[in-house]
Amino acid sequence: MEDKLQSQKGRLVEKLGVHFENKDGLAPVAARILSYVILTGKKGVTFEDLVLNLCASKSTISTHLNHLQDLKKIQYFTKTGDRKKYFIINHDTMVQGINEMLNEWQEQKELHIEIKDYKIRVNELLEEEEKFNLNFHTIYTDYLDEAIQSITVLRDKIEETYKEKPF
Amino acid sequence: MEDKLQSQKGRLVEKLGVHFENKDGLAPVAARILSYVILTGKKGVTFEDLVLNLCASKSTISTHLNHLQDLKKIQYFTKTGDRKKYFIINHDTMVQGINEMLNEWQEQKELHIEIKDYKIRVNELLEEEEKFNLNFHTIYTDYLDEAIQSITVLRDKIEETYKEKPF
DNA sequence: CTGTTAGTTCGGTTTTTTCCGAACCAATCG
DNA sequence: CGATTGGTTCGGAAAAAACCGAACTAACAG
Repeated sequence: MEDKLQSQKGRLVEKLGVHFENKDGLAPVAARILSYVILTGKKGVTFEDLVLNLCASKSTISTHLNHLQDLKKIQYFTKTGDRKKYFIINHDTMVQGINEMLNEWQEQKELHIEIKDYKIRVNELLEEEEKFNLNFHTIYTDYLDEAIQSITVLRDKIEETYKEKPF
Repeated sequence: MEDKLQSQKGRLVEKLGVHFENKDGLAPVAARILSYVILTGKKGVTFEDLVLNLCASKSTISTHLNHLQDLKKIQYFTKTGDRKKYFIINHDTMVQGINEMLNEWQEQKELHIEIKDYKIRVNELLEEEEKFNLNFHTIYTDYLDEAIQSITVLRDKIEETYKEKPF
């Protein structure tokens, strides 16, 4: 029974790992550390746990653990009379993810504005036939505005509803 | 005047290029090809234009052009009595981008469900104190549902409003 | 002081990604 | 036919990313 859960955990670590590699551009081992931490929960994960379970060297684990902390994806707590660090996910990792997306959209919007500006200048030198269709950028930035708007509302809601620890 | 625009185009190609590298995981030159095609518009871009302007080898341009076509990011048209291909962006590149995002969210939702399922099983073996907080997954999948919902509406709207060519 | 635990640092190797060059193909032109 | 244009293919070089091992530090334990 316990081994069955253990192997399910292993499979999930890999699956979630692949997901984080793509979504957050993390190195393979970094993505697996994050997954492992998420799937372990409250009791926390130690350095040694990771070295053993992920079959990676101490240096690799060390580097990626620090990197994940820099990114505020994970945190640790300690126990009195115990030198180990117990790693857990940062409470607001999910809200953080939503915010990253919102920033991306904002950036996209600014890019569209910059491109539109360029196209306006070029259009002055072109014949009617070859002119850029600027209408498109207007529609798309409007779309982005609405998207940002509605996701912001959802983010605030999720932030409101959920201020405890998401293990 | 024309050189000023030319250099603005160059800068924008780089800036947009970096954006596509990150957003779509494209190789540097592939991202710049896409940017260049977008910023050139209706009149289209030839193989030679790219080799010259992006300062890359024929083989590199060839490979990436084909890759971008496989991804349906770009298309080409031809002129009678002219062997060259004139590359332009695929009309629905933007809607395609929105759809990719929607798929990602759907995938995330399924991952959450799978993780929740795992946590339920583990919880049975844990003491109250150490149990996973499942509530979180429920809230987050609800969030994803709403996000998917509202972006789908916006996508349909943009698809409706805009069925012409977005150059 | 010696041994152990917990983790860091850094030089170097392996793997992967990206790009290039040279040779090549296929169509067209003179 | 040979030359030119437009593009593909493939072996390998160059660069970047990921990982490892060995030596090291810092804290504490006996």
